[in-house]
Amino acid sequence: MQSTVRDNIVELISAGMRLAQQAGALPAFEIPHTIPIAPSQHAAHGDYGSPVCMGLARVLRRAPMQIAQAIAPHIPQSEFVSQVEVSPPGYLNFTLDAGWLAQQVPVILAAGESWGNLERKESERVQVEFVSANPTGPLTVGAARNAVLGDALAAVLDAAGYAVEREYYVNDHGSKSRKLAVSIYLSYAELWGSPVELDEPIYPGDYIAELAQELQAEAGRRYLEMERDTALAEIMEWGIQRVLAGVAADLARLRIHFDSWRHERSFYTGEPSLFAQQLGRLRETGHIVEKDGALWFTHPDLEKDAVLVRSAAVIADPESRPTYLASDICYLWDKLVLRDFDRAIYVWGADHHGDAPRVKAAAQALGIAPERVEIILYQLVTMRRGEQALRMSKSSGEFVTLREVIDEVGADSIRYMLLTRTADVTMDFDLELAVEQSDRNPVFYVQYAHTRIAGVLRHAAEQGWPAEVLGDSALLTHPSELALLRKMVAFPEVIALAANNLAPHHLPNYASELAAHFHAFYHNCYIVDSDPAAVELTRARLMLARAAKVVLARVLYLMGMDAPERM
RNA sequence: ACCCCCGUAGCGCAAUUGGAUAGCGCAUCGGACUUCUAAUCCGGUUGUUGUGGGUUCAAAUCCCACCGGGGGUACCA
Repeated sequence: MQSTVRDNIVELISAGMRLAQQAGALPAFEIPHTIPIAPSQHAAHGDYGSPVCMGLARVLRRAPMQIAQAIAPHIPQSEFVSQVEVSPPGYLNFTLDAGWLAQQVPVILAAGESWGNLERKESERVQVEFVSANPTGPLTVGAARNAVLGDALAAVLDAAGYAVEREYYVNDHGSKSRKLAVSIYLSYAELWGSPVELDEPIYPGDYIAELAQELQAEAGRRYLEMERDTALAEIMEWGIQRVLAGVAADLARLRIHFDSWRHERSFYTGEPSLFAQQLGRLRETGHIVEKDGALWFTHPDLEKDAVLVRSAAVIADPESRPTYLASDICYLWDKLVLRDFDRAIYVWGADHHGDAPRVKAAAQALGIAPERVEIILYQLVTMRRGEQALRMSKSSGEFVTLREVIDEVGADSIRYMLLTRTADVTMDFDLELAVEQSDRNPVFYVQYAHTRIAGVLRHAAEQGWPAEVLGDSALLTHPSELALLRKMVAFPEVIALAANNLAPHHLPNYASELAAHFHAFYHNCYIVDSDPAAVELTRARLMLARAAKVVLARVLYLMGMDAPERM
């Protein structure tokens, strides 16, 4: 449980401002509630710098430089900051104390798997809902970015102290489920040599035939002998279960596991159903209009009304009349009122961006604060194998499954590659490049750092060093050691950064920097030295290596990647 | 037509969310293996942040207009 260095420095600054005022060095002013601070980009500026005095210049009617000079002497002494400097045009620069940095080695080792975790937030229950692909077939590669983003987001929020639940929303209500059932049924009937004519749309993929074969093996001729609607209802149930089992298995290969699976269908069962209740609520608050035989959701924030229940003239089957929005509204209530999550995070592809305002408006209409609904929109990925683009649409019947791609390039590469860019940029994922085991593949660079430490520790063990070697970390004074330490100590901040901005791409960026600092340390500082005079230094460096391994393993874990002992 | 995302070094991307001299990888050029894995390291080269205005002490970041690329605008699911 760490507070971040950054936060601690912010505390120092506000204490400095308070004390400077008390001492009369500055006129009275209100201390800003947020104090800007960022890691310095140049060594000459120390480790952290704050431009807060620039913003104060106007209110205090003084030059930023003067304000900084008035505050700096009043900034309290602390064990982790060795130097506070003022630099033009008015920055406050902080240098971390080298001794304190070295002392963080045993701290990190003691924290182990909890290193980087932030203080538990009281009553901040967060749900991350992701993937949520229609249960009408295997996951396609199209689901990959969603899966990876959502899972890393959940992991990072968990580390940031939130109580996180991962949820998969199962769209099992309406015509697509029927379509799945019909598809399986027809294929199944054909297997028995008694083809059925049914004028309904079906899914064309090969997986339908496979499901039909399974059904044949499990149920024999049973479904041919019963009434068609009953058969279809049962097959639907069976098919969805079967597809979801496959989805879960595929996701498990990506090391993704859901805490709960919420079925859309449950919103329409019970008396009164959740849907009926929400409809009533919206009607009372004047958000429902009836037009052309359909029910529409209306809200001042929306450019136009959105259909909630389609008219009988357009959709014959009553079960298929409610739209996605109708279910989304039930789901909002389910998440944020019935289950009382503080925040609901949705992970959506950019192709659904148009739905965001409707869901937000619906939340408002239901009396749910819209800030509690957070929608991560990520841009789409085009997958290709060299020159060839991969299909990812289920309705075409020809598509590349997520499973194939996982088998081809491995879960680690997929996760790292898809995580490394901000959700805002479109991506081009080349499988040929992802499997390439070369310098062009950053995945190995990071994992190799971990492996390399494991190798050093094995070597040390062979030389007779105990596995849990302890020593005096104060001996760590080499620039490469300190640079590595700075990176390691920054880890809690990276978690805060990624969690606060719902931006997991900071993880791989950090991982790669951390690995780079380890590799440099490895080259510049020989770790296991057989010289008797270097015994103490060897102990200290082995400690540092172990601690670096802890941090690497942590960041790899948050990304859902393996931290290999050997490669 | 409207809405959303993107445009940063030859290429792919960062930039703690409005802060200092815009960073990293690949590519490229030159170095480093008798010692813990060279899947590594060290050094060099690389920029009018798409264009034009504006706001600000301070803009890649915010606002306006335009240009280019992607996505979206059904009583489809």
